[in-house]
Amino acid sequence: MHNSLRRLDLNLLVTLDALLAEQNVTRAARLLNLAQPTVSLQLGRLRDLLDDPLLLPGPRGMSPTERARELQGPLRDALAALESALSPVAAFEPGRSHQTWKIAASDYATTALIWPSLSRLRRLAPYTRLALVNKPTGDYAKDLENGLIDLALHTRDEAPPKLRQRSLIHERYVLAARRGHPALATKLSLKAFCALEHAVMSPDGAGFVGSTDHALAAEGLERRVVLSVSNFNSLVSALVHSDLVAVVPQRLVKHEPALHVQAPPLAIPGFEMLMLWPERLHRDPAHMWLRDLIASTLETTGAQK
DNA sequence: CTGCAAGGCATTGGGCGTAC
DNA sequence: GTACGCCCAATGCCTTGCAG
Repeated sequence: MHNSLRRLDLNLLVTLDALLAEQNVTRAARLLNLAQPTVSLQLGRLRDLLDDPLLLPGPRGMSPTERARELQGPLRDALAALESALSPVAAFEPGRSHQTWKIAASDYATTALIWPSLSRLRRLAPYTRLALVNKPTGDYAKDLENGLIDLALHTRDEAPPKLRQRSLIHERYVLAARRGHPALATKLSLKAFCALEHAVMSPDGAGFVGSTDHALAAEGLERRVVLSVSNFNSLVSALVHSDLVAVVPQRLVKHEPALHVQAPPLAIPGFEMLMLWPERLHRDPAHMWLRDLIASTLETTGAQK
């Protein structure tokens, strides 16, 4: 163990990181400002050291072995930790920072989790920028890892594992329709609820079944879903312009003056929203500041309610 | 299928700096 | 001075892609 550590040149790890990122010796060399043979030589020493071929020549450059794949995440985290440990910890100054943050969030998550903080963000950190991305590639863990996004907002269900997380809110469902909708003036029976024309949001755009339908099915009931849209903003817009109704997350419609909202006539399980971020940003002062801003805003507005 | 060009990795041999 | 390690340019060799 000590022997292998003494033989371990930390520079080799930087090379390995670049090799795994590029999967190409020549490009890794360019990245490292070294000549290709140098990196080839270093790869040889890494292979010797780790007793694994690491990268195998294949179609389209080199493909990493299983061992190399396992190494990639921990290695990147370790190097990021070293880098932040060695660089002077510049305290984050929101008033001066020109930071750009990239957040992956659905339109619901944007409305429910980001808008509450937006004016505070603009006031406290006027030179920063915020990019809200709907779905970068679909693989949040990877996008966070390689810096395509800095933060992801996600339900707890099916949240990618191995990421840092913080719970933001517990959301419940409400029944929404346009203000003045004739059916919602009085308290609604379950039967009347099922008879209404419903709209749903289905991420892939083609589904007609949601949590409400599962809750109804448990009672042996069914409703009429006549419209399916692929994002929440379209759903809200559909409600405003028609007599359709929809069961939606409460925070989506809280500030929609054109909509009437009431409790649905049956219990529908809500959901929990998290924010997710990679290990490399866990101790980043700017990132910590943003996370606290978002979370604390939601806590205080939640408490007022 | 064959021949050719291009791309890419590994090896070689020499220059340079450092430690003893 | 010698040994050693690091790096580079040049070169060899293999694979892939493509035209005929």
